[in-house]
Amino acid sequence: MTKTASKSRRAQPREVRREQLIQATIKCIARHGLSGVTMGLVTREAGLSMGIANLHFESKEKLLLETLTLVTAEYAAGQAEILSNEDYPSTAARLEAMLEFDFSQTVGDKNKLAVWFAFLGEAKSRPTYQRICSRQDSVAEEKITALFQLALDEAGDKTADAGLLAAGYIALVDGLWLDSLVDPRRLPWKKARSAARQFLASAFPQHIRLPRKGAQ
Amino acid sequence: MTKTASKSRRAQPREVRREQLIQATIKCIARHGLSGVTMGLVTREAGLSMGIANLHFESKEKLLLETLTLVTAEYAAGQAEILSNEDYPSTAARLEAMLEFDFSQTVGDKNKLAVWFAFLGEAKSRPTYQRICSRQDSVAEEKITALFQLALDEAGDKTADAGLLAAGYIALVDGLWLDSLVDPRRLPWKKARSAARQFLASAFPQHIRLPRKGAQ
DNA sequence: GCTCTGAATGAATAGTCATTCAGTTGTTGC
DNA sequence: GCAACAACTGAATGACTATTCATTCAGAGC
Repeated sequence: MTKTASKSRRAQPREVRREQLIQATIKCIARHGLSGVTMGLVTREAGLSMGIANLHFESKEKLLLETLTLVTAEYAAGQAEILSNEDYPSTAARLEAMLEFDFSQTVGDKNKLAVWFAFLGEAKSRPTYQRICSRQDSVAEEKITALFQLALDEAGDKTADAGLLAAGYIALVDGLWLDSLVDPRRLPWKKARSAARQFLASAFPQHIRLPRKGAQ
Repeated sequence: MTKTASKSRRAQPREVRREQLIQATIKCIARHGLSGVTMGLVTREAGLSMGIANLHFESKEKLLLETLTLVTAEYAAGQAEILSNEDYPSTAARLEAMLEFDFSQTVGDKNKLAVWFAFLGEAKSRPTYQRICSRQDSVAEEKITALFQLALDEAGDKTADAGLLAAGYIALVDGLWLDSLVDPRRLPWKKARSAARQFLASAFPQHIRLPRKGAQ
């Protein structure tokens, strides 16, 4: 369990220890839930001593907040990369890229998703979590809306509402992640991806192909 | 805060007290989060004394489990009612009914949704929660799949996959609830309903009408 | 080799909270 | 009215855990 215990006593620069502790926190939240993490568990997982977390972060609360911030920032960065990049050859290609990203190996990291949803579950009662969690911030939603609007225009679709489709897509992705995390047997990761693709295919039939029928 | 404190000392049958405590628990989870509920908060909210919860439920854990069970059972009952009822005049009517139900006033109760997601956030690390939370159990998913398949057949659609659409719809609803709960300003309840309708309209254009464009 | 610095340790502290139970109060049957 | 009973109370208990801080110790500079 306790990793790299060998060098643990060796002094390390602040950033190394902080990273080490945040990674341990992610694992602990995934394993024991948000209400189950204790400083003892985290520091043991990191192979360090009790007091260390309060030395590098002021308190448990701050350690948790920085952990959440790291997880959300990673996703936001990857998403922004795609939504801001002007170099895609077509609208279809950008839609594909977004889909691939949302169901990529990196984003699908069970531990990080578990952290994300653990905080979301508490978000309603904790304004601080709520603020950090609102990754579906205006900017991303607006950009997805713009992308969808472009696709609708290209297809000559004048009836569908890009804003609603964007809100739906964002929620769909959240929901698929959640369902897949809670019960991977009922909803395997690949099936989640196919379901998202099916959604895009229904809304943008000229841009996105249907997944093969019966593909799991 | 403390309700009906007047009669609190009056002895009440077991079931009355249990219901009273579960309702108090729902409020407390919504207000303080799952990791923030204490027996003290719950019993004070119910206007009763500390020990009462351990008298009627054996432990805090059991009180929480029964609270979760109640919330999920309510939803499951309402959903089963619609999915099993044979009396709808058309497939479209049944689709409409499902949609209306999923975004009805009762289901949209903020407190109960908060309870639902609070437990879901911990579900990954607690098999017991996981089992109870899996309301998207095989039965419901199968029935929705059958309903969707019927709609596809009626429309002569041979390309879309009813199973994927069902998984998508279930996830979409979860996601919309969650997003609306976390930030109701960004996603008001009505917009969530419209987004779900937009999803169904894309998948079943012959059965479901689009929401009015720009409807919030 | 010797000293100094500050990262790291972990036992001790202080606080919180679930659970218990001896006692209190209302209710029921006679 | 009076037991006998059951529901209820809340101070006390014990378990757990975040945080502190006196002490230890690795490595840098001389």
